[in-house]
Amino acid sequence: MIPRTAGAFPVTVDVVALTVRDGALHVLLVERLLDPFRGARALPGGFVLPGESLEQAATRELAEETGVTAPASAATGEATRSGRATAVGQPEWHLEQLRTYGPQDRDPRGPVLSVAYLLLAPAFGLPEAGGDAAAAGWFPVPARDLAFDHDRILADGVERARAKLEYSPLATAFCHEEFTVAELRHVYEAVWGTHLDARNFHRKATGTPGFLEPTGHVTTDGPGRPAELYRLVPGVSPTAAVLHPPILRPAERSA
Amino acid sequence: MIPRTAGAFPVTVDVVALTVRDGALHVLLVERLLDPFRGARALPGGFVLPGESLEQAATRELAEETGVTAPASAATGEATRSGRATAVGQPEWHLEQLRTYGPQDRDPRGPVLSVAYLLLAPAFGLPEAGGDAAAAGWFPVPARDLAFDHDRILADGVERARAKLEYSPLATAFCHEEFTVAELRHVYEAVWGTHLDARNFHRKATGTPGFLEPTGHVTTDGPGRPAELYRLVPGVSPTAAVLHPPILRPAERSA
DNA sequence: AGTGGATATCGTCATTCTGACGACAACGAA
DNA sequence: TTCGTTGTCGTCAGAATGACGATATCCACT
Repeated sequence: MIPRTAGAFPVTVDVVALTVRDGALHVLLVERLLDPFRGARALPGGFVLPGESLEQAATRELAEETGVTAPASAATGEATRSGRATAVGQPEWHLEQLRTYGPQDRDPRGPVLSVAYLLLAPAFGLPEAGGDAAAAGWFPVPARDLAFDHDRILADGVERARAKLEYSPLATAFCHEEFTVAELRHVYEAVWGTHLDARNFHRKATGTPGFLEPTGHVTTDGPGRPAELYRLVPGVSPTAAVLHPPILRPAERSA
Repeated sequence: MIPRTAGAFPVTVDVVALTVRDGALHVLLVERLLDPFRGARALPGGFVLPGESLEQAATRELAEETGVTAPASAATGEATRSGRATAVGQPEWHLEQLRTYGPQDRDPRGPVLSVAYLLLAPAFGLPEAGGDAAAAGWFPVPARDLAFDHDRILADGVERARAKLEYSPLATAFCHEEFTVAELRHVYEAVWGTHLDARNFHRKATGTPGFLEPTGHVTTDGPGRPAELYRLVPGVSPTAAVLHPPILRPAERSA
């Protein structure tokens, strides 16, 4: 019933996993153990297996190559096959499809379709290297000279994240469930590479309806006055919901 | 070199072609001539052939199923194989990838990957039905009971278009090269389903830097005072560029 | 020619939002 | 107690917004 002239293509998933560490945006990269591009750094990813969904393949490859396993709430369908322990302090993440890169001229082995995913997570430590997790690590963005067309995929992922911070609550995906306004501001500053006025940001973030909700808790450690803890308003999707008015990147005001 | 466990999937492209006709948003649909879903309406689309890029497949399927051919400037790579004449008065369009729909549970024939594209164009007449162009036509959005998961793909495409109008010059993709401020406003009103104040919209549209550029021409037909003609500032991509501040949907102000 | 309808464009004004920045609050360290 | 640090609230001028009046310039009709 499917026409014989139709092509059948190998399909890979590649994951652009971003986090904010030490005030800067980082991406999760692995060192390739096999040709092509052996020894080069690349986005974690691999071939979709028969019967899998794209999201299942993305989480499976992430687990196999980096040891990072999905939190229970984000796991879709079957349990991951990796028996590795969950990464330290990694309670939740946000996974969304980025875009698909055409079958031609991107893999020396022939036509391969790649569906890229964007994963945003709070900073967490990686499991000890070894086993499947060969030389996985966080690298500052921008990273260069990645395998395949991963330079472009990474750039697309970073640009998606930058744009979405403006008009969605996606920045909270980089924070743990409870966070301070300053932590949220550091996310914006790291992703955009700009400086934001702490007082105006506080007013804007706490004043935007449908964004932040105080938990009643306060921080206890660190210097200075303790900060109130907030969470994303329950029921609000980090992707779909829209911030009105948006939080605009300051640099673009002069464009 | 590609692992034997990797699956190979048939890949289709589906095109959500939107335009504004008679003040309302319309989508280009075809009637399926073959099973599955024979007789049902569906988005134009079909299988990617070996050697094709995704965009090539999208424009080819569009030409085969609806007779609509790409303008010269938008044609990517090889010429379309359809010898059909170009659609009446259809000078340019905007084509961008929407998203990819996973291989499972969306085609009764088995796992099929579908890469959806979003096409925005000024209103234009369709070629006479016949040949490949079987019962292609414009239908008001929302359309219901489409084949496969095309209801969802259409909804995703419409939502993408609605969101992008706010912070990008994408609305100009629904207009011809030269257009009036009122025509541009009608696009926003049709896509968003809202009413916009003509005077405030004029001030906002003409006052936003990097958006509109007067051509010096004026309209000559129709009742009322002739309107000045504008074009999108040359060099500005309808997708990538960002409007600051954005043009926000009025209904959401109360959210 | 004159009038009226229709559409385009400009102007006004109160309200809200934004960016810059001062002031104070609440902690730990010296 | 004093000081440095960080968080939170206020103030104020300028910009942006929404509502809407006023004027410009066409066509159709008398």
